[in-house]
Amino acid sequence: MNRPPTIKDVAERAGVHAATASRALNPATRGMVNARTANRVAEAARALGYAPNSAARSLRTRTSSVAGVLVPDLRNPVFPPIVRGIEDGLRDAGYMALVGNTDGDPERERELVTAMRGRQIDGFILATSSRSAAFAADVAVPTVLVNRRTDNGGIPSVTADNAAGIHLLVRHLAELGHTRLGHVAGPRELSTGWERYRAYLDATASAGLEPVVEFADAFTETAGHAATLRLLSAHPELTAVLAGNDLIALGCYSALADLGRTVPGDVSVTGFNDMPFVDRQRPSLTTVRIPHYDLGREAARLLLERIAAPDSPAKRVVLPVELVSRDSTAPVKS
Amino acid sequence: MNRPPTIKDVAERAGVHAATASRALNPATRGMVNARTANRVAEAARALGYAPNSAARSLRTRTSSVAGVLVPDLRNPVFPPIVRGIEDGLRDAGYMALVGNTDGDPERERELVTAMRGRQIDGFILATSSRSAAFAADVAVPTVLVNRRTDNGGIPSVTADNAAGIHLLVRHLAELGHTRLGHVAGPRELSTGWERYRAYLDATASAGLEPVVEFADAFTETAGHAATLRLLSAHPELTAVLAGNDLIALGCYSALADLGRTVPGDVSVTGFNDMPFVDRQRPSLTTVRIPHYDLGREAARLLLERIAAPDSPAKRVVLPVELVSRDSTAPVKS
DNA sequence: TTGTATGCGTTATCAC
DNA sequence: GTGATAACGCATACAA
Repeated sequence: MNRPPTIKDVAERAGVHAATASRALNPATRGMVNARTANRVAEAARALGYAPNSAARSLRTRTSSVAGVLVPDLRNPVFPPIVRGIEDGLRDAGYMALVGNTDGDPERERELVTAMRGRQIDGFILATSSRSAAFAADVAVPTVLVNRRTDNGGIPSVTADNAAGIHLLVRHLAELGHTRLGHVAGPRELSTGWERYRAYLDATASAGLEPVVEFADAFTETAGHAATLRLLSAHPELTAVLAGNDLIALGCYSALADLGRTVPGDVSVTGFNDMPFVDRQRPSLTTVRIPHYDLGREAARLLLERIAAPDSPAKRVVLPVELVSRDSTAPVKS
Repeated sequence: MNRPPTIKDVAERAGVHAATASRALNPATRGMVNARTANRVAEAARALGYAPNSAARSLRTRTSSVAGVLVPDLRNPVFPPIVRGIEDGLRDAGYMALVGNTDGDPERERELVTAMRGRQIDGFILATSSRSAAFAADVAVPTVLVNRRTDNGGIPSVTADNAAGIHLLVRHLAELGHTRLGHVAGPRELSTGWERYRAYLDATASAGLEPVVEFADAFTETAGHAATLRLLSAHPELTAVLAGNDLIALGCYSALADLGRTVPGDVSVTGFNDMPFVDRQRPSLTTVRIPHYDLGREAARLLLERIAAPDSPAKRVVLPVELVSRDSTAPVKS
């Protein structure tokens, strides 16, 4: 229970000065020191179970090898694989992740950003709303957006190809004979909601179909339920509904059940994300698979790149998606 | 993009010495300083957007207000709500969470523990296997176990009442007329697996039933599938299967389907955890609900307590559980 | 009540 | 190639 060994202890044991021990232990400066003494130092460090005090190092070097990761809520099944990917990606470079939940509340978000900055983090990975992102960019800490992006593209981002996904879904439904497709869109304020909405307008336009849209207040089942009821009371003729994401799609399921319409008998439903267990819903959900884990890993890579070269141009990585056809879509009733 | 303000800047602006500013800003020492100067300092700090440099503070005080949180894999749906609860619980006290995934690999776990210790964390919350816990306890950093515990009770822990849950399930099945109950247990090495297994033996014994057990290699659907096949090939007479957790129960579903047995028509199945979306499986799963979020919050509370008083006796908190009866259990066929 | 002095452990800069 | 020294920003024991 006595104090952990310091570099001074290591140096003493190896019969060198602390500065030399520091150089010997740091891979980047190892070259400056005689190979034999370097070995002696390494040996001493191992014998003592020496681990550098990161607070001291951090104070001196102004880096911490810690990244701040902000998500709205870890309980949203989209985020765990992303965060896991981030963690794995960071770890390879000796970085760790400080994780915070914002509940989408800008106030809370700002608090967290401030608190994390105070903790000398080297960068941010944000999976939160776009307004906050702008704020974080403000703070001059390397920042990467994951699964979200800002309109102007000033901040590096990693997203799934939302537009391609929507086009795949529209084509899929068109091939099943549907011509009256509604869209229960996610919130306009979130880039995912917005991009999918825009893509829906595009895709229906180029297919010569009439767009019919209702916005959900949030990417939740409850909001999806409410929006679907609004959509179908105004447009009972719809035979297919594209939901803004899987949770909204589950809301569609229950809303349609309330209305006495069957899925996919009366109405086909599609989701977005292919989150865990939607393959086991009743009916199993036709959706677009986005590579959550890879999104996270790529975001980590981008952040590390950014930390290494803060003034490099902001990359925007878009990862491919894939249509997953299941039981919630069927040919239109004649 | 210039350097963030230091306490010296604040002091200068307030026309006092840095030491006074430090005292004024620290709630614990605020009493030592004149209220008016304290206000002046606070004002200056606000104006400058001052945030204390945690590396410096940490170096000086040997505390970091950061806790290490280790889980096997965040993608396992049990953990996100726990981690969220931890985060919320820590935040109230100004703490943040450094999150790491171990994949249940003791090697990786040790690496993470070492790395986090090097980062001056103030404590650990472990949701990982028990052997590692013993190791972590070794390192003389305050540690709390969540959803796991060690046999000897030397480490504070927060768990759900596994025994009570199993008894509820056995009684439920007995009331439905089942007398041939099998158990697909989780790994013996994990306290959850072990405790539920022991409770199953207890509960069947006191009901005068014959225990029939098969161990799954892991708390996964795949392992549950395999173990269920073994169990039923040895004991085709079973009319009910208690799975070690929900994922294993999903493995039971698919294994029973492979064997041409229906759920709950031929065999009733129960899970444990009530993880998200098992209410929407086909059939919806009868299971035991454990308070994941509260488990995390309570663990955070316990850790903070422990940090404040490291030599206090190790509490073991057991949270109540609740039977959730759904469609995967039905009266036994006559 | 406030100011002065010192040290936490590390690394960068200088001198040898 | 190595040693001496200073500085990172903060908090505290001591002096005033």
